Amino acid sequence: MSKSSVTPARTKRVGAQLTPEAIIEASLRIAARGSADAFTVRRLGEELGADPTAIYRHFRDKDELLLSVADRTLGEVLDSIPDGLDWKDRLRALAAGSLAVALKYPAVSSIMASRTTRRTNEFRVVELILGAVTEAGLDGAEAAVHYRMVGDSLLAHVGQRAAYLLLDPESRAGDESSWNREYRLVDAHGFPNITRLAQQLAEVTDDQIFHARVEALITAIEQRAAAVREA
Amino acid sequence: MSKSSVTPARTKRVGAQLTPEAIIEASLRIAARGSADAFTVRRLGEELGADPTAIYRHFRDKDELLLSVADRTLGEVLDSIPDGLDWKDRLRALAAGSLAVALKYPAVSSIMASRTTRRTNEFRVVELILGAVTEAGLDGAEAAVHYRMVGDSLLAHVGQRAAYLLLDPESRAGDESSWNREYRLVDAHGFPNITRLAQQLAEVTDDQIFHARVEALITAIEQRAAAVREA
DNA sequence: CGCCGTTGTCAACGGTGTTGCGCGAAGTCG
DNA sequence: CGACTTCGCGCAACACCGTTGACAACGGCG
Repeated sequence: MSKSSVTPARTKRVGAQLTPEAIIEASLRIAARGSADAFTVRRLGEELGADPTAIYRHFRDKDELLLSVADRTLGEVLDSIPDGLDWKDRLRALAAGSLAVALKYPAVSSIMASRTTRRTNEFRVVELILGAVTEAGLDGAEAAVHYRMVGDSLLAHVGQRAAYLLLDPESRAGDESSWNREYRLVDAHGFPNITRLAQQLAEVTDDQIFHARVEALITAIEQRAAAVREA
Repeated sequence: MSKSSVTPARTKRVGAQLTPEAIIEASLRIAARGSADAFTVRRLGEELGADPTAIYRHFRDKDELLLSVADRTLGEVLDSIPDGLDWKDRLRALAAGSLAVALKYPAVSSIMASRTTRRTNEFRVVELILGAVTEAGLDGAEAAVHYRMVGDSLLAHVGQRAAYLLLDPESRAGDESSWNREYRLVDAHGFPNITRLAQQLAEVTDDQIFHARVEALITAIEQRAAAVREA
C-alpha cells in the first residue's frame, strides 16, 4: 500500500493485452456495424478476441464504457467542424456533424440521447455552443438556457434518428409505410387535415425535418438576442 | 372458418379473466410506478395475478402491447387540452399535456420517443398539430414539414425527460451534480465561456428549457407563415 | 354428447449484464 | 536470484429478460 500509492501510474502492466483504448475502438467498430443488438458485452469480447468479462477489469460497467465511447464520438464531431465560421454556420456544422456521427454509430448515440458524458470532448462541445450563443448576443441566464435548448434538441433529434435506424426491420417497415397506409384511410370528416395533406406527409424527408429543426433553433436565438438588444 | 368469420366479435369468452383492456391498465399502473426496469412481462403477470406468458394470448409481443399502451397515454394527453384555444395556445397545451403524461408514465414514453403508434389517438394528435399549423397560415409541403418538426421535437423532448427519470439513481446523481462539479473545474483559459457561465448553467431548470424549446417551435412556424404570406 | 377453438399454466430456450474464483505471468523486494 | 505480491484474464455461474411450445381446462356449437 505504502509503495504502490506512491507510484500508482506505473502500476500498468506492459504486457497487458487489453487497454481502455483498444476496448473503446472495438466498441466503435461494433457500433458502426449498425445492427440493432450489435453492441453487447459478449460480442465485444469476440471482437477483441478475449473473454467478454475481461472488459470489467478496465471499466466498472457497461455504462461507464458507453460514456467513454460516446465521448470519443463527440471528438469525431468536433474534428469535422471547420474554423472561421460565424455562430450560425458553426451551429449548423455542429448539427450536421452530430447527425453524421450518430448515423455512423447508431447504437451509441441512441442510448446517449438523454445522458451527459462529463468527459473532455463534451466540455468542448458545450464551450462551442456557449461561444455561439454569446456571439449571437446572449449572456448570463439567457445564454445558459439557450445553450441547453440547443444541446438537448440536437442530442434528442440525433438520438431519435439513430434509434429509428436500430428498429427491427418489421417495426421500421410498419412505421415507414404508415404514411402511405393507415394515414390514407382515416375518416375524411373527422380528420380533414390529415386527409388533405396525406400525400405531402408521405413525402416529407428526414433531412427536411432536420433542417427545419436546426433553423428553428437559430431563429429562436436570433429573436431572443434581438429582443435583449432592444431592451 | 365460415362461421367464426361471420361473428368474430362474439368469439370472446365471457369468463375470460384477461382482456386487452385489463392488460393495458395493468401496464399503465406499473409504468406509473416509475422505477426504471419496472415494466417487464413477468412483473406484468404479477400485477395481473396471472402467468406472465398469458399476455401473449392478447398481444403478439411486448412491442404491440407497448404501442397500445402508448396510444392510451396519448388519449390522456388529448383529454387534457381544452377547446377554444388559438393555434399557439393549442400547441402549448399539447406540449404541457405531453410532458405531464410522459412524467407520469416514464417507462412508456421513453421507449416511444422514436416510434409511432399508428393508432386512433395518434391520428387525433396529428390532426391537432396539422390544424394548428394550418391555422397559422401554412399549407401543403410547408405544413407537412412543420408538423413533423413539432411532432418529433415534442416526442423527443418528452422522451428525453422520461428517460432521465428512469436512470438509476447513481447515474442521475452524476449527471445532476456535473454542473456543480466537473464543469466548475475546467481550465479557464481553454473554456472561458464555461468558466464565465458555470453558475448560470447550474441554475437552469428543466421547465425553462422546455419553455424555450416550445416557444422556438411556435416562433419558427410564425416566421415561416409570415414569409409565405409575403411571397 | 363430443368436437374444437380459446385461454391460462408450466417448463424451457437463448439472450443479456455481471460476479466470484482460480490461474498464471509480470513486477517488486529481500 | 528466488520468494512474494499483484493483477489481467478465463471460466463457470447467477439473475433477469422476452418468447415459444406442449398441455390442460373450459365454453360454445353442431
